[in-house]
Amino acid sequence: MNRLVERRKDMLASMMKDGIYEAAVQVLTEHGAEGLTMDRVAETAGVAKGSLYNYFHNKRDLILFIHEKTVEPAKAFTRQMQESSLPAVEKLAALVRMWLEYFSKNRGVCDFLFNDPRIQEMLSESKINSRLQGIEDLKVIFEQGIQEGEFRPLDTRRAAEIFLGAVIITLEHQSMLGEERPVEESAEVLVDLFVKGLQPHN
Amino acid sequence: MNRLVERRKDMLASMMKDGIYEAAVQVLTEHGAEGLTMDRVAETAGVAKGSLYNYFHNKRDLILFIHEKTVEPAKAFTRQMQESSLPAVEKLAALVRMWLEYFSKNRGVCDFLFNDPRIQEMLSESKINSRLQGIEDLKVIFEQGIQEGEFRPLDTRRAAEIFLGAVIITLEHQSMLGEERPVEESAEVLVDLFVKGLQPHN
Amino acid sequence: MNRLVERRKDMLASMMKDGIYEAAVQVLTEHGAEGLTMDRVAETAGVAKGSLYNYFHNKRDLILFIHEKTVEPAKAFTRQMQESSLPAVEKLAALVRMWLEYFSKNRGVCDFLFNDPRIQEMLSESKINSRLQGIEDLKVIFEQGIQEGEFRPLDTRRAAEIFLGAVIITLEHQSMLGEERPVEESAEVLVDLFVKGLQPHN
Amino acid sequence: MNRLVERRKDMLASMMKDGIYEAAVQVLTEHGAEGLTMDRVAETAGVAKGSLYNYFHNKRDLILFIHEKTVEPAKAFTRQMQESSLPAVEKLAALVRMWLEYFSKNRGVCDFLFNDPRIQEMLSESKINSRLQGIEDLKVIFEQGIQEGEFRPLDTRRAAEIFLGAVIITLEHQSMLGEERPVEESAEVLVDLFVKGLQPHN
DNA sequence: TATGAATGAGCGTTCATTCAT
DNA sequence: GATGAATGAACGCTCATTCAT
Repeated sequence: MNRLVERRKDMLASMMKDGIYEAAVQVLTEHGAEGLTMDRVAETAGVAKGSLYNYFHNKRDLILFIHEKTVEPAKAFTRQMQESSLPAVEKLAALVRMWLEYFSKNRGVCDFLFNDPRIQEMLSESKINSRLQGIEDLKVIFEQGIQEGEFRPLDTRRAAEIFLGAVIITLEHQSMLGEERPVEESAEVLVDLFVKGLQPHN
Repeated sequence: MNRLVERRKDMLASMMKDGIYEAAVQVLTEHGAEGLTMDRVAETAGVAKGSLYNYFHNKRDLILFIHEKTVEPAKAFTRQMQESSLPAVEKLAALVRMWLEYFSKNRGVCDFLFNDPRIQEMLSESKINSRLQGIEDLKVIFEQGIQEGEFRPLDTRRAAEIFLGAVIITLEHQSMLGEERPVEESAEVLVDLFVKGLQPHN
Repeated sequence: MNRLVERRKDMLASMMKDGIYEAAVQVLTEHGAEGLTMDRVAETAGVAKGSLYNYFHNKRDLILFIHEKTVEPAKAFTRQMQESSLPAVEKLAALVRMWLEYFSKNRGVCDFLFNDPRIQEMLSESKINSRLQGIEDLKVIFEQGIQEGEFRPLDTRRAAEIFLGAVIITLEHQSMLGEERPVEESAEVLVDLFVKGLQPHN
Repeated sequence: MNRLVERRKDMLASMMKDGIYEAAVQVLTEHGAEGLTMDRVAETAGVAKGSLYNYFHNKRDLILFIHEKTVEPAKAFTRQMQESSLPAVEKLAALVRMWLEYFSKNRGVCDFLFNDPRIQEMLSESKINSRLQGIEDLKVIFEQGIQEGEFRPLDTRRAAEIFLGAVIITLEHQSMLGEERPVEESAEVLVDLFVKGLQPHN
């Protein structure tokens, strides 16, 4: 019984955290990074400010949670992709499409998570992990491509790094410039450039 | 004489601004973007807080100055590069080398200038947006490469965007991971990947 | 119960506002209009500076509250007077007595509220301009007096303006000179002069 | 010779003070009471800020000087009026006209001098003197009127006080409401009311 | 005497965090 | 656990005054 009660508690706590998360996302979307105050999150969540501190030790913790929760679906998709039997190029394209799509649908949070300098400092560890994970995922795809003979042998770690950077900057530009470029096309350009390079075919 | 006195004053004022600039850079390096407070800048500069306002109307002005002062050398180098008669690929490589070098030497400021969203807001209007400028510079090089027959025809704007992103992320990773990869090599890998692409030569 | 709790909260909040009000009045009395700083109000109220902002959005709001709270009793008395069936002359006398009495008891606030130009700016828009109200009140009494045949027909607006000025200056002089002239007598002299004028009866 | 040099110095100093005075008046007119900063006065006067302190010990002193210098012409006119052989009523009217006229021509300074609370505190002594002087002047006129049989015997001190108040408030209203009522008419109404009173002639 | 850069106390305001209820 | 009033350090900025030149 003790066990069941605890489970129940955990679930309730989890629901509260999710509610707070959603409130935070909304605040982020409406007021930007600077506007993410505990007051506003509490009010938006329909919860007393003090209650936030029952679920998160401090603002940093809340932000960490936001990061994790936001990044999770992308991670899941990536895992799923990896396990599929698609050729490397298609995996690459699918990944890019997903990233672009996800980011443009969650601009408010993503802008915050990837641009705000406080984040960089707070998350340093966890964020590096995220990025490192992204790099690792790409690396695996690149290795697969090499094995398939589609990619030439190269430093897959570096290539992954560079590719990820290209994607990220594309995202940032999209939000900075407010351009609404079709995801499909952006992804294609990106992959095409990387696969074929700058030099002319011969 | 009046003239000389004025000159002297201008010089002193200029030196003060530079001193404040250096203090700001130091603060940025030590405390990050959030930690850049007027108090700290003043203290670091060994100057009363009020004095800052004799040289900068407000914090925004100070930040704008930091931006300009920081970006200037890179701009100068780029201009010089553009005017040279090197082939596109070498220009590209030189540019990347310069960026990598410069950024890793001025991590604190650059992180701030290129990641803090407040900066973007401040600069966007004045069109001095340095990223856009960087993209423009790359675009010109890519166009040159196409004319030279070294690059295949492609959307140079997009390519420039992507390339810049790759450079930036490389920089960020270098600082995040604390790895001190030789600039020479990083630049080479980067350019090589972009020029040749992922696919094998045939 | 929920209802009761809310009531209780409202009451507590109200008491706090009143406490802050009294502190502000004290500060005003001791340090004058210029000395009315949020710091001092907080300290005098025995409250942290930040707490003031839980009850008033900003200094302007606090000042508005002071105004309202201070002017309220005088307004109430005036209303009551207007509704009575006294002859105009007696209304006038009663009003003057009340003003003299009330103002000399609340010198600090009144001096501030009626002399500080910032106040005028704040209130002008909300038309609660108390001077205008005072003038309007007097005007009504003058009109009544004319109808009663006790006053000669004249520009009641102007007369009200002038009369109010006479009252105000009497107040100021009383406080400036530190003379404590009996309210009764001051009021009588004032009304007498206005009713009869300077010229001899004939 | 020593004497002459000193004279010369005094004159120069006097001219500087006058220049600063005019600058202050201009600042007051353009920026209001709150905008009267030493910086602005210095700049407007075409003088270094530090120099102000060679002529005035501090801001308070400057303001005192402004007050005196502003009030002087009115005083002079009043003296001149007193020495004339006009009947009391006409003296009264002339005085009121002058005050109204002078005030509306120097609104910026006068608004400041008569409304800003800092002034009241700073000048308390000197200002009381000004007002007291005005009252004294009026008193003399009232006494003259009584002797001439034009005014009934009454407490001339009080009457003077009240009359002055009426004038002052008229001035304030004129500036507060921005109304540009013809001086002639305002003066007439004022004098008429005081001379004849509110009650009907019989 | 004239200068104006330097000063620093002081301002109104914000907000993450605490804690008594 | 939930609450939200209380806190107080910190922020960007102003400006009368000083003082070395």
